[in-house]
Amino acid sequence: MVKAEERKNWTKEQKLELKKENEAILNEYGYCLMDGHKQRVGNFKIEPPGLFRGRGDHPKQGKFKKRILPKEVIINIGEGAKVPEPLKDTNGKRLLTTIRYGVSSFYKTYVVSWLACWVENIQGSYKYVMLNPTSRLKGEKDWQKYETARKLKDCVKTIRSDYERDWKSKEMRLRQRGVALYFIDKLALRAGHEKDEETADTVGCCSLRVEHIKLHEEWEDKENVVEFDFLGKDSVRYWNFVPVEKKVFKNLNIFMKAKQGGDDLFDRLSTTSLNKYLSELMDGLTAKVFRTYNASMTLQDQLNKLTESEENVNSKVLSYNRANRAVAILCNHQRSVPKTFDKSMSNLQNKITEKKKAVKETKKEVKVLKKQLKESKEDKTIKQLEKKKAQAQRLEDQLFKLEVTATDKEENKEIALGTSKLNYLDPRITVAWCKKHEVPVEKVYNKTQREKFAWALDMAEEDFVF
DNA sequence: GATCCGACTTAGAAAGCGTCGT
DNA sequence: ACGACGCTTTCTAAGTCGGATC
Repeated sequence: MVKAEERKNWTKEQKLELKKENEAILNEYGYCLMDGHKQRVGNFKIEPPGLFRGRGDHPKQGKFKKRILPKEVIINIGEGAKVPEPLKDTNGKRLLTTIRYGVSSFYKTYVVSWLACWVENIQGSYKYVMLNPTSRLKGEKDWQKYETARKLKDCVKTIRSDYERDWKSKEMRLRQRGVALYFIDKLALRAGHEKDEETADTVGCCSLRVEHIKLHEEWEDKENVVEFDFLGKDSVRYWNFVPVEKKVFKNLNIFMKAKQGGDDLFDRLSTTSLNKYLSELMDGLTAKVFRTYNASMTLQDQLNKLTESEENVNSKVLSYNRANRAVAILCNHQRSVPKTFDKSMSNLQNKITEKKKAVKETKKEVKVLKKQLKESKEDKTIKQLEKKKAQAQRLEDQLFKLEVTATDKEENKEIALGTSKLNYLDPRITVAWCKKHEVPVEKVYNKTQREKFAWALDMAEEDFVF
Protein backbone atom coordinates (compact mmCIF):
# COMPACT_ATOMS: atom_id res chain seq x y z
CA MET A 1 0.00 0.00 0.00
CA VAL A 2 1.24 3.42 -0.90
CA LYS A 3 0.84 6.24 1.54
CA ALA A 4 -1.54 9.00 0.52
CA GLU A 5 1.20 11.55 1.16
CA GLU A 6 3.49 9.89 -1.36
CA ARG A 7 0.76 9.69 -3.93
CA LYS A 8 0.32 13.44 -3.87
CA ASN A 9 3.81 13.85 -5.27
CA TRP A 10 3.24 11.55 -8.20
CA THR A 11 3.59 12.91 -11.69
CA LYS A 12 0.62 13.54 -13.89
CA GLU A 13 1.37 10.40 -15.89
CA GLN A 14 1.46 8.24 -12.77
CA LYS A 15 -1.84 9.63 -11.60
CA LEU A 16 -3.40 9.04 -14.99
CA GLU A 17 -2.16 5.48 -14.99
CA LEU A 18 -3.64 4.85 -11.55
CA LYS A 19 -6.94 6.24 -12.76
CA LYS A 20 -6.89 3.91 -15.74
CA GLU A 21 -6.09 0.97 -13.53
CA ASN A 22 -8.99 1.75 -11.24
CA GLU A 23 -11.28 2.05 -14.20
CA ALA A 24 -10.19 -1.35 -15.46
CA ILE A 25 -10.82 -2.86 -12.03
CA LEU A 26 -14.27 -1.30 -11.95
CA ASN A 27 -15.08 -2.62 -15.38
CA GLU A 28 -13.96 -6.12 -14.55
CA TYR A 29 -15.29 -6.51 -11.01
CA GLY A 30 -17.77 -3.69 -10.55
CA TYR A 31 -20.65 -5.18 -12.49
CA CYS A 32 -22.64 -8.38 -12.48
CA LEU A 33 -25.39 -9.92 -14.50
CA MET A 34 -28.70 -10.40 -12.73
CA ASP A 35 -31.52 -12.02 -14.64
CA GLY A 36 -29.75 -10.94 -17.77
CA HIS A 37 -29.41 -7.31 -16.69
CA LYS A 38 -26.07 -5.66 -16.06
CA GLN A 39 -26.02 -4.24 -12.53
CA ARG A 40 -23.51 -2.17 -10.59
CA VAL A 41 -22.03 -4.00 -7.63
CA GLY A 42 -21.72 -2.00 -4.39
CA ASN A 43 -18.61 -2.91 -2.42
CA PHE A 44 -16.68 -5.22 -4.69
CA LYS A 45 -13.31 -4.67 -3.00
CA ILE A 46 -12.45 -6.72 0.05
CA GLU A 47 -11.65 -4.73 3.17
CA PRO A 48 -7.90 -4.34 3.61
CA PRO A 49 -6.23 -5.35 6.89
CA GLY A 50 -5.68 -2.64 9.45
CA LEU A 51 -6.68 -1.37 12.84
CA PHE A 52 -10.34 -1.61 13.74
CA ARG A 53 -11.83 1.81 14.23
CA GLY A 54 -14.98 1.45 16.22
CA ARG A 55 -17.12 4.47 16.91
CA GLY A 56 -17.52 6.01 20.35
CA ASP A 57 -16.08 4.19 23.33
CA HIS A 58 -15.64 0.84 21.66
CA PRO A 59 -13.93 -1.89 23.72
CA LYS A 60 -12.33 -3.41 20.62
CA GLN A 61 -10.97 -0.22 19.17
CA GLY A 62 -7.47 -0.66 17.78
CA LYS A 63 -7.69 -4.44 17.48
CA PHE A 64 -6.04 -5.77 14.34
CA LYS A 65 -8.39 -6.58 11.53
CA LYS A 66 -6.73 -9.32 9.57
CA ARG A 67 -6.38 -9.84 5.85
CA ILE A 68 -9.08 -11.98 4.29
CA LEU A 69 -7.68 -14.81 2.17
CA PRO A 70 -9.41 -16.06 -0.95
CA LYS A 71 -10.28 -19.38 0.72
CA GLU A 72 -12.30 -17.51 3.33
CA VAL A 73 -14.55 -15.89 0.77
CA ILE A 74 -17.77 -17.55 -0.27
CA ILE A 75 -19.05 -16.68 -3.72
CA ASN A 76 -22.74 -17.03 -4.41
CA ILE A 77 -23.29 -17.72 -8.10
CA GLY A 78 -26.03 -19.31 -10.11
CA GLU A 79 -25.92 -23.04 -10.75
CA GLY A 80 -24.14 -23.65 -14.03
CA ALA A 81 -22.60 -20.19 -14.00
CA LYS A 82 -18.97 -19.96 -14.95
CA VAL A 83 -16.72 -20.43 -11.94
CA PRO A 84 -14.27 -17.55 -11.81
CA GLU A 85 -10.62 -18.30 -12.42
CA PRO A 86 -8.93 -18.68 -9.02
CA LEU A 87 -6.41 -15.98 -8.22
CA LYS A 88 -2.79 -17.03 -7.92
CA ASP A 89 -0.34 -16.11 -5.21
CA THR A 90 3.21 -14.90 -5.83
CA ASN A 91 4.43 -18.48 -6.28
CA GLY A 92 1.81 -19.20 -8.89
CA LYS A 93 -0.18 -21.34 -6.47
CA ARG A 94 -3.95 -21.31 -6.99
CA LEU A 95 -5.84 -19.57 -4.19
CA LEU A 96 -9.12 -21.36 -3.97
CA THR A 97 -12.39 -19.78 -3.03
CA THR A 98 -15.46 -21.52 -1.73
CA ILE A 99 -18.24 -21.44 -4.26
CA ARG A 100 -21.83 -21.72 -3.18
CA TYR A 101 -24.33 -22.34 -5.92
CA GLY A 102 -27.72 -20.77 -5.26
CA VAL A 103 -27.64 -20.42 -1.52
CA SER A 104 -31.39 -20.88 -1.40
CA SER A 105 -31.14 -24.55 -2.28
CA PHE A 106 -28.99 -25.37 0.73
CA TYR A 107 -31.09 -24.63 3.75
CA LYS A 108 -33.09 -21.53 3.03
CA THR A 109 -36.55 -21.15 1.61
CA TYR A 110 -35.75 -17.73 0.28
CA VAL A 111 -33.12 -16.40 -2.06
CA VAL A 112 -30.41 -14.16 -0.74
CA SER A 113 -29.08 -11.17 -2.62
CA TRP A 114 -25.42 -11.20 -1.68
CA LEU A 115 -22.78 -12.03 -4.26
CA ALA A 116 -20.03 -12.95 -1.84
CA CYS A 117 -19.41 -12.98 1.89
CA TRP A 118 -16.75 -13.60 4.50
CA VAL A 119 -16.49 -13.63 8.28
CA GLU A 120 -14.67 -10.73 9.87
CA ASN A 121 -12.41 -11.36 12.87
CA ILE A 122 -13.30 -8.46 15.21
CA GLN A 123 -16.92 -9.34 16.03
CA GLY A 124 -17.10 -12.60 14.09
CA SER A 125 -19.87 -11.19 11.94
CA TYR A 126 -20.53 -11.55 8.24
CA LYS A 127 -19.50 -9.03 5.63
CA TYR A 128 -21.29 -9.08 2.31
CA VAL A 129 -20.72 -7.99 -1.24
CA MET A 130 -24.06 -6.67 -2.44
CA LEU A 131 -25.52 -4.69 -5.30
CA ASN A 132 -25.29 -0.93 -5.67
CA PRO A 133 -28.33 1.14 -4.58
CA THR A 134 -28.98 1.97 -8.23
CA SER A 135 -29.67 -1.69 -8.99
CA ARG A 136 -33.14 -2.89 -9.81
CA LEU A 137 -33.21 -5.17 -6.77
CA LYS A 138 -32.34 -2.43 -4.28
CA GLY A 139 -34.70 0.01 -5.96
CA GLU A 140 -37.56 -2.40 -5.66
CA LYS A 141 -36.80 -2.95 -1.99
CA ASP A 142 -36.69 0.78 -1.44
CA TRP A 143 -40.05 1.22 -3.09
CA GLN A 144 -41.47 -1.57 -0.93
CA LYS A 145 -40.18 0.11 2.20
CA TYR A 146 -42.03 3.32 1.39
CA GLU A 147 -45.19 1.47 0.43
CA THR A 148 -45.17 -0.24 3.85
CA ALA A 149 -44.70 3.14 5.51
CA ARG A 150 -47.57 4.61 3.49
CA LYS A 151 -49.79 1.76 4.60
CA LEU A 152 -49.18 2.80 8.19
CA LYS A 153 -51.00 6.03 7.41
CA ASP A 154 -54.28 4.10 7.24
CA CYS A 155 -53.97 2.53 10.66
CA VAL A 156 -51.80 4.93 12.63
CA LYS A 157 -54.83 6.58 14.19
CA THR A 158 -56.03 3.33 15.71
CA ILE A 159 -52.54 2.37 16.79
CA ARG A 160 -52.15 5.70 18.54
CA SER A 161 -55.43 5.49 20.40
CA ASP A 162 -54.51 1.91 21.31
CA TYR A 163 -51.24 2.86 22.88
CA GLU A 164 -52.82 5.77 24.70
CA ARG A 165 -55.34 3.33 26.10
CA ASP A 166 -52.47 1.11 27.21
CA TRP A 167 -51.11 3.93 29.39
CA LYS A 168 -53.97 3.10 31.78
CA SER A 169 -53.66 -0.68 31.55
CA LYS A 170 -53.61 -2.82 34.67
CA GLU A 171 -50.70 -4.73 33.21
CA MET A 172 -47.36 -3.02 33.63
CA ARG A 173 -46.11 -4.80 30.52
CA LEU A 174 -48.76 -3.07 28.42
CA ARG A 175 -48.15 0.33 30.01
CA GLN A 176 -44.47 0.05 29.17
CA ARG A 177 -45.26 -1.01 25.66
CA GLY A 178 -47.65 1.91 25.29
CA VAL A 179 -45.13 4.48 26.48
CA ALA A 180 -42.27 3.01 24.45
CA LEU A 181 -44.35 2.97 21.30
CA TYR A 182 -45.34 6.56 21.96
CA PHE A 183 -41.64 7.52 22.07
CA ILE A 184 -40.92 5.57 18.89
CA ASP A 185 -43.80 7.30 17.16
CA LYS A 186 -43.42 10.83 18.52
CA LEU A 187 -39.63 11.05 18.70
CA ALA A 188 -38.64 8.64 15.94
CA LEU A 189 -36.46 6.65 18.34
CA ARG A 190 -34.91 3.41 17.10
CA ALA A 191 -36.16 0.08 18.46
CA GLY A 192 -33.09 -0.47 20.65
CA HIS A 193 -32.13 -4.13 20.92
CA GLU A 194 -30.08 -5.58 23.73
CA LYS A 195 -26.39 -5.42 22.93
CA ASP A 196 -23.49 -7.38 24.33
CA GLU A 197 -20.56 -6.00 26.29
CA GLU A 198 -18.24 -6.20 23.31
CA THR A 199 -19.67 -3.08 21.69
CA ALA A 200 -19.94 0.60 22.61
CA ASP A 201 -22.61 1.34 25.21
CA THR A 202 -25.39 2.82 23.13
CA VAL A 203 -29.16 2.46 23.44
CA GLY A 204 -32.43 2.84 21.58
CA CYS A 205 -35.97 3.05 22.91
CA CYS A 206 -36.44 -0.41 24.41
CA SER A 207 -32.94 -0.47 25.90
CA LEU A 208 -33.22 2.95 27.60
CA ARG A 209 -32.02 2.89 31.19
CA VAL A 210 -33.28 4.93 34.10
CA GLU A 211 -30.15 7.07 33.98
CA HIS A 212 -31.00 8.20 30.45
CA ILE A 213 -34.03 10.25 31.38
CA LYS A 214 -34.85 12.95 33.90
CA LEU A 215 -38.33 14.06 34.78
CA HIS A 216 -39.03 17.78 35.17
CA GLU A 217 -42.49 18.68 36.43
CA GLU A 218 -41.76 22.13 35.13
CA TRP A 219 -39.15 23.25 32.69
CA GLU A 220 -39.10 26.62 30.94
CA ASP A 221 -42.81 27.27 31.50
CA LYS A 222 -43.75 23.84 30.22
CA GLU A 223 -45.18 21.05 32.30
CA ASN A 224 -44.29 17.35 32.44
CA VAL A 225 -41.04 17.56 30.56
CA VAL A 226 -38.89 14.49 29.96
CA GLU A 227 -35.21 15.13 29.44
CA PHE A 228 -33.56 12.47 27.29
CA ASP A 229 -29.81 12.18 27.36
CA PHE A 230 -28.25 9.06 25.91
CA LEU A 231 -25.90 7.82 23.21
CA GLY A 232 -27.68 6.30 20.22
CA LYS A 233 -26.40 4.59 17.08
CA ASP A 234 -22.80 5.49 16.26
CA SER A 235 -22.59 7.00 19.77
CA VAL A 236 -24.37 10.12 18.61
CA ARG A 237 -25.79 11.94 21.60
CA TYR A 238 -29.55 12.32 21.83
CA TRP A 239 -30.37 15.20 24.14
CA ASN A 240 -33.89 16.50 24.05
CA PHE A 241 -36.44 18.10 26.36
CA VAL A 242 -39.89 16.79 25.54
CA PRO A 243 -43.19 17.87 27.09
CA VAL A 244 -45.38 14.77 27.36
CA GLU A 245 -48.93 13.90 28.34
CA LYS A 246 -49.53 13.74 32.06
CA LYS A 247 -50.26 10.02 31.93
CA VAL A 248 -46.94 9.32 30.25
CA PHE A 249 -45.15 11.39 32.83
CA LYS A 250 -46.83 9.56 35.68
CA ASN A 251 -46.09 6.19 34.11
CA LEU A 252 -42.42 7.04 33.75
CA ASN A 253 -42.36 7.88 37.43
CA ILE A 254 -43.77 4.45 38.16
CA PHE A 255 -41.35 2.67 35.82
CA MET A 256 -38.42 4.35 37.55
CA LYS A 257 -39.55 3.66 41.08
CA ALA A 258 -37.20 1.50 43.16
CA LYS A 259 -34.72 1.22 40.31
CA GLN A 260 -31.07 2.16 39.99
CA GLY A 261 -29.72 4.34 37.20
CA GLY A 262 -28.33 1.32 35.40
CA ASP A 263 -31.63 -0.57 35.38
CA ASP A 264 -33.77 -0.89 32.28
CA LEU A 265 -36.53 1.70 32.07
CA PHE A 266 -38.76 -0.75 30.21
CA ASP A 267 -37.94 -3.94 32.10
CA ARG A 268 -41.07 -5.74 30.90
CA LEU A 269 -40.52 -4.99 27.23
CA SER A 270 -38.31 -6.40 24.48
CA THR A 271 -37.95 -5.43 20.83
CA THR A 272 -39.08 -8.92 19.89
CA SER A 273 -42.38 -8.66 21.76
CA LEU A 274 -42.91 -5.09 20.54
CA ASN A 275 -42.39 -6.05 16.91
CA LYS A 276 -44.54 -9.12 17.33
CA TYR A 277 -47.35 -6.89 18.58
CA LEU A 278 -46.83 -4.44 15.73
CA SER A 279 -46.89 -7.14 13.07
CA GLU A 280 -50.31 -8.17 14.37
CA LEU A 281 -51.59 -4.63 13.88
CA MET A 282 -50.39 -4.33 10.31
CA ASP A 283 -48.65 -6.61 7.88
CA GLY A 284 -44.97 -5.69 7.71
CA LEU A 285 -45.13 -3.22 10.60
CA THR A 286 -42.04 -2.99 12.80
CA ALA A 287 -40.55 -0.25 14.97
CA LYS A 288 -38.44 1.19 12.19
CA VAL A 289 -41.42 1.72 9.92
CA PHE A 290 -42.48 4.54 12.25
CA ARG A 291 -39.21 6.32 11.56
CA THR A 292 -39.73 6.11 7.83
CA TYR A 293 -43.37 7.08 8.14
CA ASN A 294 -42.82 10.08 10.40
CA ALA A 295 -39.80 11.28 8.44
CA SER A 296 -41.65 11.25 5.13
CA MET A 297 -44.79 12.76 6.66
CA THR A 298 -42.72 15.54 8.21
CA LEU A 299 -41.12 16.34 4.87
CA GLN A 300 -44.48 16.54 3.17
CA ASP A 301 -46.00 18.70 5.93
CA GLN A 302 -43.05 21.04 6.07
CA LEU A 303 -42.91 21.42 2.29
CA ASN A 304 -46.57 22.39 2.29
CA LYS A 305 -46.04 24.87 5.11
CA LEU A 306 -42.80 26.44 3.95
CA THR A 307 -43.11 26.72 0.19
CA GLU A 308 -44.57 29.94 -1.21
CA SER A 309 -45.63 29.67 -4.83
CA GLU A 310 -44.47 33.19 -5.67
CA GLU A 311 -40.92 32.68 -4.42
CA ASN A 312 -38.03 32.28 -6.82
CA VAL A 313 -36.27 28.97 -7.27
CA ASN A 314 -33.52 29.73 -4.77
CA SER A 315 -35.91 30.46 -1.93
CA LYS A 316 -37.87 27.39 -2.82
CA VAL A 317 -34.73 25.29 -2.57
CA LEU A 318 -34.03 26.91 0.80
CA SER A 319 -37.52 25.90 1.88
CA TYR A 320 -36.85 22.37 0.72
CA ASN A 321 -33.62 22.24 2.68
CA ARG A 322 -35.42 23.54 5.74
CA ALA A 323 -38.04 20.81 5.42
CA ASN A 324 -35.24 18.28 5.00
CA ARG A 325 -33.58 19.77 8.07
CA ALA A 326 -36.72 19.34 10.16
CA VAL A 327 -36.55 15.63 9.35
CA ALA A 328 -32.83 15.39 10.11
CA ILE A 329 -33.48 17.01 13.50
CA LEU A 330 -36.34 14.62 14.18
CA CYS A 331 -34.14 11.64 13.35
CA ASN A 332 -31.15 13.15 15.20
CA HIS A 333 -28.83 12.98 12.21
CA GLN A 334 -25.80 14.90 13.36
CA ARG A 335 -22.36 15.50 12.00
CA SER A 336 -19.25 17.07 13.40
CA VAL A 337 -18.73 20.65 12.29
CA PRO A 338 -16.70 20.47 9.06
CA LYS A 339 -13.04 21.38 9.63
CA THR A 340 -13.27 24.14 7.06
CA PHE A 341 -16.55 25.56 8.30
CA ASP A 342 -15.34 28.84 9.83
CA LYS A 343 -13.10 29.58 6.93
CA SER A 344 -15.62 28.88 4.22
CA MET A 345 -18.23 30.84 6.15
CA SER A 346 -16.04 33.93 6.32
CA ASN A 347 -15.22 33.53 2.62
CA LEU A 348 -18.91 33.56 1.94
CA GLN A 349 -19.43 36.64 4.10
CA ASN A 350 -16.70 38.44 2.18
CA LYS A 351 -18.43 37.61 -1.06
CA ILE A 352 -21.66 38.99 0.33
CA THR A 353 -20.01 42.24 1.40
CA GLU A 354 -18.46 42.65 -2.01
CA LYS A 355 -21.71 41.91 -3.77
CA LYS A 356 -23.51 44.46 -1.62
CA LYS A 357 -20.97 47.05 -2.63
CA ALA A 358 -21.43 46.18 -6.27
CA VAL A 359 -25.20 46.48 -5.97
CA LYS A 360 -24.89 49.87 -4.35
CA GLU A 361 -22.55 51.17 -6.99
CA THR A 362 -24.59 49.92 -9.87
CA LYS A 363 -27.68 51.53 -8.42
CA LYS A 364 -25.79 54.79 -8.15
CA GLU A 365 -24.85 54.51 -11.78
CA VAL A 366 -28.48 53.93 -12.66
CA LYS A 367 -29.35 57.15 -10.91
CA VAL A 368 -26.70 59.08 -12.78
CA LEU A 369 -27.98 57.78 -16.08
CA LYS A 370 -31.53 58.72 -15.19
CA LYS A 371 -30.38 62.25 -14.47
CA GLN A 372 -28.56 62.38 -17.78
CA LEU A 373 -31.67 61.22 -19.54
CA LYS A 374 -33.67 64.10 -18.14
CA GLU A 375 -31.22 66.55 -19.59
CA SER A 376 -30.92 65.02 -23.03
CA LYS A 377 -33.10 62.28 -24.43
CA GLU A 378 -30.48 60.50 -26.40
CA ASP A 379 -31.13 56.95 -27.66
CA LYS A 380 -27.71 55.95 -26.49
CA THR A 381 -28.48 56.93 -22.91
CA ILE A 382 -31.78 55.09 -22.93
CA LYS A 383 -30.03 51.92 -23.99
CA GLN A 384 -27.32 52.41 -21.40
CA LEU A 385 -29.89 52.88 -18.68
CA GLU A 386 -31.74 49.71 -19.64
CA LYS A 387 -28.49 47.82 -19.56
CA LYS A 388 -27.54 49.20 -16.14
CA LYS A 389 -30.93 48.41 -14.72
CA ALA A 390 -30.65 44.83 -15.89
CA GLN A 391 -27.19 44.60 -14.40
CA ALA A 392 -28.43 45.93 -11.06
CA GLN A 393 -31.19 43.33 -11.04
CA ARG A 394 -28.74 40.59 -11.83
CA LEU A 395 -26.45 41.63 -9.01
CA GLU A 396 -29.33 41.78 -6.57
CA ASP A 397 -30.36 38.26 -7.52
CA GLN A 398 -26.81 37.08 -7.01
CA LEU A 399 -26.68 38.78 -3.62
CA PHE A 400 -29.92 37.16 -2.62
CA LYS A 401 -28.64 33.77 -3.64
CA LEU A 402 -25.48 34.25 -1.59
CA GLU A 403 -27.47 35.27 1.45
CA VAL A 404 -29.70 32.24 1.10
CA THR A 405 -26.63 30.02 0.86
CA ALA A 406 -25.18 31.57 4.01
CA THR A 407 -28.40 31.01 5.96
CA ASP A 408 -28.58 27.44 4.76
CA LYS A 409 -24.96 26.78 5.64
CA GLU A 410 -25.25 28.18 9.13
CA GLU A 411 -28.42 26.23 9.87
CA ASN A 412 -26.74 23.09 8.59
CA LYS A 413 -23.58 23.44 10.62
CA GLU A 414 -24.07 20.38 12.79
CA ILE A 415 -26.86 18.63 10.95
CA ALA A 416 -26.46 15.93 8.30
CA LEU A 417 -29.16 16.08 5.64
CA GLY A 418 -27.87 13.24 3.51
CA THR A 419 -28.89 10.35 5.72
CA SER A 420 -32.58 11.21 5.79
CA LYS A 421 -32.61 12.13 2.12
CA LEU A 422 -31.10 8.79 1.22
CA ASN A 423 -32.90 6.50 3.64
CA TYR A 424 -36.07 8.02 5.06
CA LEU A 425 -37.70 10.37 2.61
CA ASP A 426 -39.94 8.90 -0.05
CA PRO A 427 -38.39 10.34 -3.23
CA ARG A 428 -41.81 10.66 -4.82
CA ILE A 429 -42.61 13.46 -2.37
CA THR A 430 -39.57 15.36 -3.59
CA VAL A 431 -40.23 14.67 -7.25
CA ALA A 432 -43.85 15.78 -6.96
CA TRP A 433 -42.81 18.95 -5.14
CA CYS A 434 -40.24 19.75 -7.82
CA LYS A 435 -42.83 19.35 -10.54
CA LYS A 436 -45.45 21.39 -8.75
CA HIS A 437 -43.11 24.27 -8.01
CA GLU A 438 -41.11 24.08 -11.21
CA VAL A 439 -37.86 23.42 -9.42
CA PRO A 440 -35.39 21.33 -11.44
CA VAL A 441 -34.76 18.02 -9.68
CA GLU A 442 -31.02 18.71 -10.01
CA LYS A 443 -31.40 21.48 -7.42
CA VAL A 444 -32.29 19.03 -4.68
CA TYR A 445 -30.81 15.70 -5.83
CA ASN A 446 -27.23 15.25 -6.98
CA LYS A 447 -26.20 12.68 -9.55
CA THR A 448 -25.91 9.76 -7.13
CA GLN A 449 -29.27 10.54 -5.61
CA ARG A 450 -30.93 10.84 -9.01
CA GLU A 451 -29.53 7.44 -9.94
CA LYS A 452 -30.67 5.82 -6.74
CA PHE A 453 -34.14 7.31 -7.07
CA ALA A 454 -34.51 6.65 -10.77
CA TRP A 455 -37.60 4.55 -10.01
CA ALA A 456 -39.33 7.58 -8.50
CA LEU A 457 -38.15 10.03 -11.11
CA ASP A 458 -39.69 7.84 -13.75
CA MET A 459 -43.05 7.66 -12.01
CA ALA A 460 -43.19 11.38 -11.32
CA GLU A 461 -46.80 12.13 -10.51
CA GLU A 462 -47.31 15.75 -9.66
CA ASP A 463 -50.14 15.03 -7.26
CA PHE A 464 -48.41 12.23 -5.40
CA VAL A 465 -49.42 12.13 -1.76
CA PHE A 466 -47.38 10.07 0.65
C1' DG B 1 -38.21 -17.08 26.35
C1' DA B 2 -33.40 -15.97 25.82
C1' DT B 3 -29.76 -16.00 22.77
C1' DC B 4 -27.58 -16.64 18.43
C1' DC B 5 -27.20 -16.19 13.50
C1' DG B 6 -27.62 -14.38 9.00
C1' DA B 7 -29.07 -10.87 5.91
C1' DC B 8 -30.09 -6.74 5.18
C1' DT B 9 -30.52 -1.23 5.98
C1' DT B 10 -28.74 2.89 7.96
C1' DA B 11 -24.77 5.79 9.47
C1' DG B 12 -20.96 9.42 9.78
C1' DA B 13 -16.22 10.11 8.51
C1' DA B 14 -12.55 9.91 5.33
C1' DA B 15 -10.91 9.93 0.85
C1' DG B 16 -11.24 11.30 -3.80
C1' DC B 17 -11.91 14.45 -7.31
C1' DG B 18 -13.33 18.31 -10.28
C1' DT B 19 -13.48 23.21 -10.49
C1' DC B 20 -12.18 27.74 -9.80
C1' DG B 21 -9.33 31.60 -8.74
C1' DT B 22 -4.60 33.02 -8.79
C1' DA C 1 0.14 24.92 -13.43
C1' DC C 2 -1.32 24.69 -8.74
C1' DG C 3 -3.48 24.60 -4.44
C1' DA C 4 -7.79 25.50 -1.89
C1' DC C 5 -12.44 24.38 -1.60
C1' DG C 6 -16.60 21.98 -1.67
C1' DC C 7 -19.16 18.35 -3.38
C1' DT C 8 -19.30 13.29 -4.40
C1' DT C 9 -17.97 8.74 -3.60
C1' DT C 10 -16.13 5.27 -0.84
C1' DC C 11 -15.65 2.90 3.23
C1' DT C 12 -17.13 0.01 6.69
C1' DA C 13 -19.28 0.20 11.32
C1' DA C 14 -23.52 -0.19 13.65
C1' DG C 15 -28.04 -0.77 13.63
C1' DT C 16 -32.81 -3.68 12.66
C1' DC C 17 -35.27 -7.83 12.38
C1' DG C 18 -36.88 -12.58 11.52
C1' DG C 19 -35.92 -17.24 12.08
C1' DA C 20 -33.10 -20.94 14.20
C1' DT C 21 -31.24 -22.84 18.19
C1' DC C 22 -30.28 -23.44 23.00
